[in-house]
Amino acid sequence: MRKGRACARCTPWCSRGSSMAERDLPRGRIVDILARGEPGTAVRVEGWVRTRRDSKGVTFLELNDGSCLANLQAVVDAASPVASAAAAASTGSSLVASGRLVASQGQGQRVELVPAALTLLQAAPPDYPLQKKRHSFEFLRSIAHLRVRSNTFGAVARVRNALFYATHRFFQERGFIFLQAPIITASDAEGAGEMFRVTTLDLERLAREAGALDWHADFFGRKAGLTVSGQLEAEVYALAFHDTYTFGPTFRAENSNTTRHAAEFWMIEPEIAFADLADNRALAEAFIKTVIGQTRETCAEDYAFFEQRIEPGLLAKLDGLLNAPFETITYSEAIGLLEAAGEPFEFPVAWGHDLQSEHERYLAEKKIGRPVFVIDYPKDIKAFYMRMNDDGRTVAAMDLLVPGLGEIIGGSQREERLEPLRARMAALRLPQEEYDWYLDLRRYGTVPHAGFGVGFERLLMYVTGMQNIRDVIPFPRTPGHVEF
RNA sequence: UCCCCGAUAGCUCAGCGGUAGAGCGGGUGGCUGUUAACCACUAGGCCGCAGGUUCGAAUCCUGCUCGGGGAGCCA
Repeated sequence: MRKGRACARCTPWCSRGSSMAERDLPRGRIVDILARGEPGTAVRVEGWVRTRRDSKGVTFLELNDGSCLANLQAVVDAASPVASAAAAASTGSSLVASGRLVASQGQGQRVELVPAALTLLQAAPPDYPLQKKRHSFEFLRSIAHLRVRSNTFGAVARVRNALFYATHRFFQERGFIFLQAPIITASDAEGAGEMFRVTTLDLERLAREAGALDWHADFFGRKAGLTVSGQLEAEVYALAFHDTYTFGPTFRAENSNTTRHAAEFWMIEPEIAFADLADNRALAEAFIKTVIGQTRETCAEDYAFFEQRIEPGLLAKLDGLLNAPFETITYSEAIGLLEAAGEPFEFPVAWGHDLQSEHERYLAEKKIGRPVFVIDYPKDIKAFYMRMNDDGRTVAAMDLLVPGLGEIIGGSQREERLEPLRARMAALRLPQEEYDWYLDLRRYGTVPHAGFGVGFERLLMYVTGMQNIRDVIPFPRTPGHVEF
């Protein structure tokens, strides 16, 4: 209770325009009102005006509280005591409206609200940037603090939330232990990407003074940075708990300027013990299908919006993914398919070279037409920790390629044998002393294990049809951009 | 980081050497229930910044800044 005169269930400001009975009403969420509200029921809604339409005798307000995509229509007769408040309720205004639900006389909504009380908390001025018209995503990016009030970004936020929840639920229901991997780490030699430096050194002073840096004087006594992956720590947990996963923010200081890269993103990294690459693939496929299937159910209205406005064919694409097994081909087979394709690729196709974006797109979109695992890559183009295959020249890696996006998952079976791992690290000149704890996992009770990483935002892009990662992160961080 | 493209009204864009335009949005008025409402009127501009060419530049040239797309890196 913030004011003595206000009742316990009431916001203090609503006493300006509402009777005691109305103030006693519990707040109704618009999603519930639209789904289950019965005519005759008294409700109170708190939200923002999306748009107002006036006729001679009646004003319509579209109210949104973020609980769902759809708006609740409030109908205010010209003779109503709240008519003047309704007339001032411009697009973007905040208000509290109390009244009874009635069956709608018009098309497009089952019930609507006839407010007996309408408290305009603030009438938004006419320069409210998010007017009732189409805006480009580029413009909306410049007002990230307001764009979440738009249909598209509201839908993205709700699906993002549902996907986050579905991810934890998937692993929790299977007994995985959630590892909160460290954000600050000294490990940067995985080749996963450039690290952001974490330091308490006085950089301005150091810039003025010539001389070599003494990292021992820094906070941690050595170079430290923001994590680029929680995988190595996840292996620790897998070798204690059998199944584990990390799901947290991940940072890459690469100067990447694309629709698929951000400097700060969220990554899901499961790690499973007593498991090989086939187990890993099965887990990845089950994960993708389960979380997409669940969010399809919980966010049906938002998905319908994405189908209609963002990517026509989206629902058929997702249904196709849910209903067919993922394909699996080896890297060598992929090279064969690309060589036989007869496509004018810009980059040459040759065994030993990594697959380019155009190659991945051809495989996922044209040749296979659905998600496909590419496995068993040449060892020289993959990370040191991947398990050597018996042929001695490929490793047990897997990339999941999806149409329209490319690589969405990267993973592998890990090299669990001490000597092959040490030999690989030596060949790559990795400082073994820094990985002693990692090697210990191979010394004490090692077991075959595997895992993969999912770019959470890339998955979100795939399921929503949004084509730019900057539009599926609330406040995206990319080179030169750290606003909001 | 590289390669393309762009920058004109609040937003989306047209104009491409000779007086600054449209649609949407905003404002005002009208309209017996609208829902991308509709109709009429209206306000709104250092044409990204700085140089240059020209009698004359939003328009052509150069540099810079910012934005977008593609590539690489990768999730």
